[in-house]
Amino acid sequence: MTATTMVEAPEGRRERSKAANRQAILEAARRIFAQLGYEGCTVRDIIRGTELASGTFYNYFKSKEEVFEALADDGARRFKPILRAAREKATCFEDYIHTAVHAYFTFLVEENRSGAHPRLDMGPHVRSNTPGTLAVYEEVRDGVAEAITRGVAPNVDPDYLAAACIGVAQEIGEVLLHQSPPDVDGATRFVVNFILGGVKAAARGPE
Amino acid sequence: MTATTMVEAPEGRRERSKAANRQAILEAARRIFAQLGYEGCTVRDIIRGTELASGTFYNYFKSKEEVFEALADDGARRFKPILRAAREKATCFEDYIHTAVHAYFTFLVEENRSGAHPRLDMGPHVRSNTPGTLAVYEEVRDGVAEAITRGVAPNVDPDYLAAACIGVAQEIGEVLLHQSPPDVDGATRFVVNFILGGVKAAARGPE
DNA sequence: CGCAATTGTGACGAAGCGTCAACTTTCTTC
DNA sequence: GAAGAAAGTTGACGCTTCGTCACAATTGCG
Repeated sequence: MTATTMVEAPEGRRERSKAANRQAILEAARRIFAQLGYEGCTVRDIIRGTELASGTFYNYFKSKEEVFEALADDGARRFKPILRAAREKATCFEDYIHTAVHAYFTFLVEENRSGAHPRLDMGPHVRSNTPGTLAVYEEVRDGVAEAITRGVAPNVDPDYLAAACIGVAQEIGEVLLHQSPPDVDGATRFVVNFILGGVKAAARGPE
Repeated sequence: MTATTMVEAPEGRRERSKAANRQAILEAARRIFAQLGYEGCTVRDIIRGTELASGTFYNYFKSKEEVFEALADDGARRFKPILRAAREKATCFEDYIHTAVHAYFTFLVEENRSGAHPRLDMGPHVRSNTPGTLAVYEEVRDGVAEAITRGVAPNVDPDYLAAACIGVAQEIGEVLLHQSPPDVDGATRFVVNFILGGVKAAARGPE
């Protein structure tokens, strides 16, 4: 009996239930944030979206803020390897940027198409700098830095370049999410051309 | 007597005190947000930073959220005319972008150098879409749209272009604020070249 | 001055927060 | 598999903050 149970679940009941509870809270939070907005909901609202008791919330998160960060971190952690893969299999800088941008927009649309996008922009919009988020930032910087080192990208400040790429992608990403249906390919084309033209011009200086 | 008082203050006592109270709350809020972070402070903390009573807060703002929005809106309202002026006196597209970007960075640094930058990035970062904020967005879009109409800028989607410009400027602006001292001119040079190269490439398409 | 209108005040009930002692479940050991 | 230890869950409790409201104070007006 022990053998069979061990086969279908390598961890003990505790580990599984812990993971399940955490996940339940995160899912409820995602739902409630969408419904009531980040500001508009309480920790109790979130926990009511699960089967758990109010006290249990605090076994997993310190606050509503921390749940939000966990959600952001979660997304970032899932996205980073995608970005890394794009870097590793890219044949040239143009290819890298294209793959990365397309992957980002696809990811973005995928993440935000859960149950319509109810109040994605109600209330103050919240962003957070979690380890996962920062890791994505670093991955982008490392990506462009590597391209520069290899000589496939013009020699510009990697921090500025990474920031510029992220800024363009994020802002166009916002526009993209307001389209229905979102034109991922069109946005990708624009952003890729913009970035590639931008980086060359940044290296050349004013004409 | 009435004449003299009217000279130095066109409005009655009420109007003046109302404006003063509102301003006092906004200033206190700016200070407290910087000290404790947006999440970390309460409406009471803000009102304690003034001479007013707790109830008075609600004569001016519905919530902490609304105060934050008022601050953002305030900044946007002050910045928009600067942007408009840049558009009107610009002789060409390059000039327009340069003036606008430089003005933005100058404004940004100016606004954020109050009492060091204490916890600008602690807690979830908050952004809001107020009328003033949206007006700035529109001003940028109108600016680039006008340039396109006049034929001094390549023909690209003005919404995408505006978003791209704003994204780059905002993200590089963040980097800029972490520098000490902030290299406004260097950042401006990078962003202007990046944008100008980007917009041309976006119009041309991939080479 | 005296009345009306507006604004300021702080105490109050409601609501949300985070904690904790008691309880349940899971793991370990023999 | 029983018994004890360890880990996790629960919801009620005390405390903080919220937003309101009756009342006080100030201002505008004739």
